[in-house]
Amino acid sequence: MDQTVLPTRRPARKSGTTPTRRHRKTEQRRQQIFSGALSCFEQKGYHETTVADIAAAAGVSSGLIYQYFNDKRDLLFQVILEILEAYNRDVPSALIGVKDPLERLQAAAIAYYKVIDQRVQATLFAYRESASLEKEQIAILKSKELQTNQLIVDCVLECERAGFCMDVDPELATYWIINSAHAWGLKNWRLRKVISFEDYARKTLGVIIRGMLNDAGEAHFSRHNLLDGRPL
Amino acid sequence: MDQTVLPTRRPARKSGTTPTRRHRKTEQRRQQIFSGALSCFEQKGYHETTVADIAAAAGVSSGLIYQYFNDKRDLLFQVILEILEAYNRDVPSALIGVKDPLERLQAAAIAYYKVIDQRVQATLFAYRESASLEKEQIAILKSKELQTNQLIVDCVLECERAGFCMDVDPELATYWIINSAHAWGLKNWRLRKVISFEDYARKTLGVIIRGMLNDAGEAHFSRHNLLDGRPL
Amino acid sequence: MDQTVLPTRRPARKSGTTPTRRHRKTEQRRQQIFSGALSCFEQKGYHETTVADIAAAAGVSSGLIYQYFNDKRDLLFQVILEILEAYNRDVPSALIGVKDPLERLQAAAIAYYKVIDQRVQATLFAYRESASLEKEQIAILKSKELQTNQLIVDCVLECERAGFCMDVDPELATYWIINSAHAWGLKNWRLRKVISFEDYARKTLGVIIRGMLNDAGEAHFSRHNLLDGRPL
Amino acid sequence: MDQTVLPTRRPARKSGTTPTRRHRKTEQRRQQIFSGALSCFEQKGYHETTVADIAAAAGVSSGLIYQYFNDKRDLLFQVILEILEAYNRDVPSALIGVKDPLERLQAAAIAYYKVIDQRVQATLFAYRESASLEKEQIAILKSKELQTNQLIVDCVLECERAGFCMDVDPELATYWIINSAHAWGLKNWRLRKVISFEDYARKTLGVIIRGMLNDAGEAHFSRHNLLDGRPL
DNA sequence: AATGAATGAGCGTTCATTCAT
DNA sequence: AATGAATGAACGCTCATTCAT
Repeated sequence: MDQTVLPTRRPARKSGTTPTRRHRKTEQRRQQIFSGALSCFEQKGYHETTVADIAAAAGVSSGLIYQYFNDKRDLLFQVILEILEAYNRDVPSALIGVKDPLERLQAAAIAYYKVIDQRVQATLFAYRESASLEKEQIAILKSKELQTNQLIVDCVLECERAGFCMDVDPELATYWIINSAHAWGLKNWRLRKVISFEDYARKTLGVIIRGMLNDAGEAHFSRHNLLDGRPL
Repeated sequence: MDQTVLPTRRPARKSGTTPTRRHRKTEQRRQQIFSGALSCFEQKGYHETTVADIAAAAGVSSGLIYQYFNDKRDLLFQVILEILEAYNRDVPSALIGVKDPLERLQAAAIAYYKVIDQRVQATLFAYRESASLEKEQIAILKSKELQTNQLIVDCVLECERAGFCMDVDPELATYWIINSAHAWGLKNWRLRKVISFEDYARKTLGVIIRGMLNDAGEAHFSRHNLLDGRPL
Repeated sequence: MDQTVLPTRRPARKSGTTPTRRHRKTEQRRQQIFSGALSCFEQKGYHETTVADIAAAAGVSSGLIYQYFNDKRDLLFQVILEILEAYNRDVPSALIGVKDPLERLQAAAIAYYKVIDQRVQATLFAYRESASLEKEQIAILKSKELQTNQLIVDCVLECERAGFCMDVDPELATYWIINSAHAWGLKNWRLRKVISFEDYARKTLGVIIRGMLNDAGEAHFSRHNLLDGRPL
Repeated sequence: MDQTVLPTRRPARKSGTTPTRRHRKTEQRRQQIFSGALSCFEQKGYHETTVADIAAAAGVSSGLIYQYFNDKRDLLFQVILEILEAYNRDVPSALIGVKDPLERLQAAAIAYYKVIDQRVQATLFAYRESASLEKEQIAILKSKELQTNQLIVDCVLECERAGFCMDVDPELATYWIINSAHAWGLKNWRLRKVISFEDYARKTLGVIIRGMLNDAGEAHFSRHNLLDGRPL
């Protein structure tokens, strides 16, 4: 699926040096530009950032950018895509080895919270600027987002199957988790003055998870609580 | 407080007609331009909207806009400010005549949810574009937001004082409510496909409010529940 | 037909001063820019001319050009169109009052030659740069050209009907005239060193017209010769 | 003369392989690039063609082009020069073995027509793009053109010396031929719909040649007519 | 008060040319 | 000899803002 997602022009590697070496250099350049763009976009926003800014931040000439990305828009798209993909990467890796359904749900939620916390700026930025993309690109981002959501939906479904849940729509429950995580990013300017990340996560996830559980779930939760009594 | 908020140039009324009549006409013009701007901004975003677009939408010449607003930025600022003020207006009016603390909290939350639902586009827009303002203007918006939040914080405090609450930070609880309302706007593209507004409000607010209450609160809530069993 | 030809954005004249006055000023501005463009294009060619060059030549700012023309291409199109239209204007006016078919043919041909001679640079330019237009625009120019050709074709047909002609395709004969006129423009760099315009026209048209006539035509031509024995 | 014509940088052959082999390979590379350029220029015009286009069409890297040609302009110059030289090559070879002056003139004219017909695109292109060259280069092209013209002028002079001609300037008569040939290229978009190449040549050259001949010439022509009654 | 013609700085993008490999 | 990544000057075009009317 990801392959269809990237219409970005990449320099064809043909010959000369070993493909790998060339590819490595190429990939490194791409990364340079990418990072420059991310940093500029986060600091000043998409529209306020000029291509020259990005070039300067990346330490390349402005022309070179167009050998790695189609245009400024494409760069924005790739950057936001990468942010969303980070979510997609971190959640599954947090589930490895976790067996208990309720623990899996907590682990997934905590992982999601953590990505947001690590990249508050990026999250803010993704929220704001994705509107500047083309409809087609936005659709891709949305589907990417749903893909990540599904990781959590699946955990909720496991809990349901285990008989832990009240009658709650799994996607709605997932949105409770996701939106509360996003809120940490979106309202970070205020929340971080009121509460620490850990406390925010503990308390907010606590309410949400308890809000989904039935008595059996509650009982199970009291023995499989990843939120309290230890560092996240 | 609002006075400090408006550095907008307003046309000096000189003479000729009565101040009131002139003022009325002036205010109407201002409103025209304002509405044109709001509509353009919502549809196309701040950067994609040109001053000429606004002029056309408002049915005035582009030059005239500068007699009512300092510049395009100022127009954006005023528009976002107005959106936030709508929140500020609707919540208190929903509390009129409601006495019970828990009912007041619910009424405030429902009112807040409703404003968001009525102006999903505007909410989205305010989230996205406020970053384009100057730091000073952003600070004003943030304080305006806190002002609204305080309306809800106060309700939470009343509930605490009434002995209904577990040990929850009132501002955190308020953010649970507010963020879940905003989420309805921000993720409306998906949520409206999954759930109706009423159900979203009922279920989400239900979890949040139950999450704050102690046993006494729960007991009281069962008799003072505004969320279930009737239209919001 | 000409109306369909002009997708150029013209400033809407609405009110303020009398429409006529405004229109006059507008038309004058348009003319200013137009002339600046023509002069630049003739001197340096389309691609070598920058919009800034045109603005400077016209004595306006570069931005203003875009209020009168869609883009640089459009300006090129309009300029070439005007050149072709000059042909279209001058030929018919040369035919007014001329009755004899053979005289009409000569008058038309001479008129055509003269327009070319008066605007050698423009002719050269039109030949060179029309390739830079869009296919659609080129089609319009070609049809405009055929329209002018038809003026001469009609004269040839009149001569045929009068029984003056050998069996010659009228459009081919027309092209002999037109191409020889264009040749005066295209090879002007050399021809003007070899022969005067008048002599070129007399001799070249002489051969062409005699080449089309039968004996009756020849006899008639000896009494209705506009080429020899007087200034063209 | 041609030597002065070529300021193009040619790769210095240094050592290693035999000069001849190296030269052969070198010449082949040059040809590759040249053909790529010609094809691109014909299809898209000089300005629309990028050096990368040429490199791709030639199957070489863009950098290599600069080892065989000074710059893009030089490539244009060489290409147009080659087109003109084709005229210069084909006309003399058509005269070999033809003795009769009037036949030689016809043979030369027909040969000229044929080169044009074979390379209509190239002719169009040469007309359009030579303006993009430097004055010095244009002068060279003009002299090359006059050189070709002279081949025909000489034939006309032979006819005059043989007593076949009316009092016509030989260079003018030559231009009649040449321009009518060029016209086949320039107006090919229309003429080919109206008439076949053979008919165009027969009829047009017929008029021109008859237009130059006196009675003696006419009589001779009726016995030495290469235009009618056989394929050209 | 109202207009809208006019400005011009500023941006995204292209592409001929160079040069390290 | 050959590559193609890298450069950066240059251009077309937009649009917020001004100001004469």
